Amino acid sequence: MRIVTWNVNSIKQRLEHLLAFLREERPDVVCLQETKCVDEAFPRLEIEGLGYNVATHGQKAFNGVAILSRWRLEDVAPGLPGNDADDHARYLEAVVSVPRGVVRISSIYLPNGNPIGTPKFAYKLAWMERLIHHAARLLTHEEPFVLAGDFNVIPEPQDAANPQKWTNDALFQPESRAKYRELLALGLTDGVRACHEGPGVYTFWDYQAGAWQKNDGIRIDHLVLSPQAADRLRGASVHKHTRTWEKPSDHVPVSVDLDLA
DNA sequence: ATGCCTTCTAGCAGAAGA
Repeated sequence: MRIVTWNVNSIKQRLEHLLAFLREERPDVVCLQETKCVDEAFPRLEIEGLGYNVATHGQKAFNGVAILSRWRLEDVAPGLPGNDADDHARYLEAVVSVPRGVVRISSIYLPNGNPIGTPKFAYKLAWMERLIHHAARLLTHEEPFVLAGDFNVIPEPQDAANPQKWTNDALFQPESRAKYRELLALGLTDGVRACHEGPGVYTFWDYQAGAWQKNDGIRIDHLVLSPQAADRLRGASVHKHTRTWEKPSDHVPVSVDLDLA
């Protein structure tokens, strides 16, 4: 089965792109971020028309996540546990039933955290700490799960075309990278990195300063796998061609293939 | 050194993104 994560930067602006991608790739599951849309206004009919079940967790104007699945969605749970006062729509989890079992899938929009030295950066680190705690709890189930989303973390220098440009950015702070390493150190696997060694694998190119034309990209969209999911990892892909489409998202879809369906 | 570009809401600029 193919599981995709894609920060679409507004579902309303990107609906035609999403529908085209679903038609051409027929992925099993798609995790969306930055839908920027309340649940009532989410274009679910158009997506359901292509054979997908739809679960959303949105809010007005900002953030917003969703899970689309050709398989049945169960135990849909919005919100990352650990802080009832956090009203940002950044986390949606569901269990996907496939012919040979189940896989728990989370759509994650991790806080950007800029500028550093402000409450926004503290919020990012606290959110990552909550994610680590939640992942540790999920691991006790000893089942396949995938944390898929825009992590807003550049894990290593090789994950940026020009790492020196990001030294004062929240995405590349030592604290942000350490939290990401702490998450993986629970026993989880960075799916794309497990399949593609070396530099040059990017998932985001800024709209500004011709970043796409110069291939000035960063790798910040990740699919993080539990051991039981990693055992079934067969490949990973970055779907760069969508960045050439008219009025694209600044992120491209990223996917892993699991031998589960 | 600064803005670059795109989205949103509000209301004809400013915040947020990364």
